[in-house]
Amino acid sequence: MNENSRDARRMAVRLSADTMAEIISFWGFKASMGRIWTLLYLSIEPVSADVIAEETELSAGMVSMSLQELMQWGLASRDPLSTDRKRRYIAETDLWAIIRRIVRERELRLVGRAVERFKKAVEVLEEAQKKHPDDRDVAFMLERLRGLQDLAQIGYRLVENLADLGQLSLSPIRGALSRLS
Amino acid sequence: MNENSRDARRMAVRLSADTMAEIISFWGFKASMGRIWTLLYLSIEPVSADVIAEETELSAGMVSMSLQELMQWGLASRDPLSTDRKRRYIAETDLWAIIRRIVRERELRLVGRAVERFKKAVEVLEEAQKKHPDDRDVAFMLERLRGLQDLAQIGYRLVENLADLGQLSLSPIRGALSRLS
DNA sequence: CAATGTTTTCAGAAACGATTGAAATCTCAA
DNA sequence: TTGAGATTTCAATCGTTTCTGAAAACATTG
Repeated sequence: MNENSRDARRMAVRLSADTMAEIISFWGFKASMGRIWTLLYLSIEPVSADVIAEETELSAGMVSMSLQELMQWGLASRDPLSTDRKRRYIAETDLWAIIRRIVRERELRLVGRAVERFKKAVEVLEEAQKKHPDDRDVAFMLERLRGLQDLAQIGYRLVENLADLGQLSLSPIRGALSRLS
Repeated sequence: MNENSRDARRMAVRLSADTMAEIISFWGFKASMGRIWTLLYLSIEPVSADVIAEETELSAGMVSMSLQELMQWGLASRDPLSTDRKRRYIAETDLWAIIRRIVRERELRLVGRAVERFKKAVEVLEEAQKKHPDDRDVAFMLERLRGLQDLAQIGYRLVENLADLGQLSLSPIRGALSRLS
């Protein structure tokens, strides 16, 4: 009968790509980036843009833009070997490195800005407290605000540690992640 | 001069509410929920819907819907004391409990579904491998797919542990969080 | 340096989620 | 029980983000 395995592979790619798309878009990336990365990750050979477009049912334009964004995040790269006219792409497989970079460049920035702004809000209120030392509303708000500030700082340190490979008993995870490539 | 502290408080609330809105919408909640929760959290007295609408510049409808969603997540509740015609609302302050609940009810579901679906994809391919035992593409894809499955499972356990108060040296964090209320 | 095929860019279309506004419903004090 | 105010609901609107399609730019080969 000699039918080949294409259909099963297509099915498996579609299932995983959709799953990955959901996870990745929860983390604020575009779903199409997740789909494309997954396709690359599951392909034994580098894949060209037109094949990506066909398999993911995205337009050539979207594929081009998504690939660039994936490459900017270090999640994919051009296959240096393919000397062909067509460019072919491969997925970055070191997931631990990926996670680390994303956490550092995005979450850390986000939380860092939050820390700054809570600090600013505290300052505003402290200023007001000088003028109105007995204002209960101000005192209460200041106390709560300091709480939020602490929380943001804890979050920052947590993310920072995660980014710098973590303290927090993450080594078994790292091991498992590195086994993935 | 006897001017009061309203302006400074408004300013501080706005700053913090915007900050919180940004963080919370990164986590997939609506920004307006973050604003409202922050206003409640920083107010010494329970706050009525019309005041919320005024301070946050949201419509009455949005305030109503957001409050319901906040209450569904246990992030706010009606003030049981106010016997007034107007209902007044207060913020849940036990941030650790909040985080735990959200992680358990949302992230755990999300990651759990991912685990299921990767498993399904692996099954599809294993089926194909029976028919085509020597297909290199299938073998390769299956290997990678198992990697993703492992990753999802690690993620699941991580989230699960976090939800059940964590193992992972989280106790200092918990302490700090509990000091916030 | 053409000719051909590939990739990028970008204006606008489509899809999606958040928000409004107003009608419907509910609540409670009189 | 009724009326006035408070709250909820939901269709329509608004704003954002994603995506397409086609033109422009680019690269490779003869």
